Amino acid sequence: MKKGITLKDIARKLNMSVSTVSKSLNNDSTISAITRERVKELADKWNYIANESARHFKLNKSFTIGLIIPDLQDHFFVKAINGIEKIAEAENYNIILTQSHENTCKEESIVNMMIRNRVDGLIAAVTKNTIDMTLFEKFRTVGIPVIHIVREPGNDHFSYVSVNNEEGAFKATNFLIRKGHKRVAYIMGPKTMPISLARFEGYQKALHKNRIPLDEVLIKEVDFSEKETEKAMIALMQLKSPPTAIFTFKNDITLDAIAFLKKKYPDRLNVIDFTDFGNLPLFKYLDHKPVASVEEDFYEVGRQAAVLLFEAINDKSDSDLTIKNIKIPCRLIVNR
Amino acid sequence: MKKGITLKDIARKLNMSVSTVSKSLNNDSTISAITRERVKELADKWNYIANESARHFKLNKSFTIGLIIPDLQDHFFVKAINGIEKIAEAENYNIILTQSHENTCKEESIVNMMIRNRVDGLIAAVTKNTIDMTLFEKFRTVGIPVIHIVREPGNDHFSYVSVNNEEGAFKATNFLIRKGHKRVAYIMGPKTMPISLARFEGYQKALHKNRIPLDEVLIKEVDFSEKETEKAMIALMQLKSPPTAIFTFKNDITLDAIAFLKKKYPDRLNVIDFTDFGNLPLFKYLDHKPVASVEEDFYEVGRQAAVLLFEAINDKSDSDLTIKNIKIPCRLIVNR
DNA sequence: CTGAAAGCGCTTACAG
DNA sequence: CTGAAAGCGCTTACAG
Repeated sequence: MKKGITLKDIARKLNMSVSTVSKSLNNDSTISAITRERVKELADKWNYIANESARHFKLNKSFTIGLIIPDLQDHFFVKAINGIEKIAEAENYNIILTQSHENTCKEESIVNMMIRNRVDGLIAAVTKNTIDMTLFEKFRTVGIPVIHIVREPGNDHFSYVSVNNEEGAFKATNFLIRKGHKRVAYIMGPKTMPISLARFEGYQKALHKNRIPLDEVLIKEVDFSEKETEKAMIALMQLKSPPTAIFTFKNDITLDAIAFLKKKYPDRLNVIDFTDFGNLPLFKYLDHKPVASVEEDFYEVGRQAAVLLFEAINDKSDSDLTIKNIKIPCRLIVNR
Repeated sequence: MKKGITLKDIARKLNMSVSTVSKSLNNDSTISAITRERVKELADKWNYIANESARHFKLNKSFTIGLIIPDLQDHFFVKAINGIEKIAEAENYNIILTQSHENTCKEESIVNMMIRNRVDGLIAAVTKNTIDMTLFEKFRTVGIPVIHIVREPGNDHFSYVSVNNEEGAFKATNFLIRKGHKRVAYIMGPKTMPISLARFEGYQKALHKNRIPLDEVLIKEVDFSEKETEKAMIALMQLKSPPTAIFTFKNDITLDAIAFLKKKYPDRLNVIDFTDFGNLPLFKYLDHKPVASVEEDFYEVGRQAAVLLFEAINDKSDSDLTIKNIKIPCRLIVNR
């Protein structure tokens, strides 16, 4: 890279000290207006571009926050990113955005890279398989604040922002019951996912509130593959008293379940009502879809996580920060 | 941020010079094995984490490339990102990923930020409205290489990697003609988009090769909004000789066009064949879809752009780099 | 094989 | 109001 203009070059040309030039460009009040003008004029003329990396180094701040996302293809992560971006921009911070691709090794190398590069803070959604949190504890050791989003960290040493899964599941289940359904199944995600359990909680509360006993045979666990969902659907439909409504963990499952009905039980297609989490953009083009979906406000998740992070970054005191756990409310969107 | 361990701390403790410590950790061959071991041992014990930003500053390289994307919600950009990531990772480079949100002001501030932060290279897909390229010329002035992807830059001062739009359009149109269609419409994107014209080129070539005269009334221009597409469809369907097949600029248009037929011309729904660009993940759940779609390999676009970029970054010679223009071939995917 | 020294481009407390 | 000086944490050409 060609060498750029430096403060020194400007100072030499103007017969001033580097300090004066630096102060002029930073609008330091101790500099006379005339000097400031002369400096700025030449800087302009010479297209001086400050070397931020030198400045960061000197100030021992990178003005950069790290962001680890499992996969950018999941559009809800992108919404969270946008929320984070909004705040970071206002704080004049850069974001170094990375994907772990659900790979814990990659996650580890990213975390180390972030520390080596001395990011001022980190926001992370861990991989599906992350259980060991020592990786992130490292950040605390060196004094870099960390906020987790969407995916729950394995312990309560970290602040965590996500949507209110339990509340959403309650609304989705309650909606089906209010519609008159008594046999409401739940096709859940892996029990290893804390979110999956939180939604199960909400499902149970809705049943309980409406005095419907929990029937274990109506609970199915899947891994999100089409095959597993089909297996769950076969089992449900072969019950002597099959469900008349199904609440699923997320859109993708609903779509596979509906595709299954279309193929094997076309007569039930317009009878069984679905609700779920998510709100896919292509929904309007589908002929068969859930009657209602829980919409998660991931933009707000990202925004609030960033707010928390900057509170920590800008906190001058040396005291450890209080761990916060924020749950953004969910809305139930009824599809016509 | 708490102060971390530095080379100096280690040097002091071991009664060595900072140079020796630095060289030991960098496996410099002039250092004796025993010294190297002692240094590494203490570094390990003390959890020494090198300060990359100091190193970057010293070496006058950021080991970071900038990436400007209009919008992460567009999944094809994410594929390009993954291709870029692959190469950057191999080169041990970080990526600073930003979104312009199709806003030229934001684009400008990002570009300036990138220069101030002295990225070693830049890959950019410009906004829909970017016509002024002086912004990017700036990079050349300071010697930072730039590669454009997906969205064509306004002039030929920049290397550019994208898919072969003309070829894709040719295949999509030719497929319809081979299927027996003689009246093939083209619903194109804005004529201001170079890509739109490239596809028009391919459409025309396919007609020409099959000795079908171009009929201007079958060409419609839309801005991707549902309303515009409806208007185009109304005009097409009211022709005395309406099209029997339609090639559209992209999936989104096809979906709106099909939705229109479903509503207004249900009898034509299964008669009119569509082809287009794109390959939406939800396609399998749709009842009505294009008969074939041009699949664009954006991963490869990103990968090759990154390869070009690193050629430029690692090029020691001072000579200006040759401008390259790479077009990745497209495949036509036939939907059953 | 090891170390002293210079320097990357800035900022800032301090002296004048 | 301006400037000399120190220093952020590293790397590297050079001397010994």
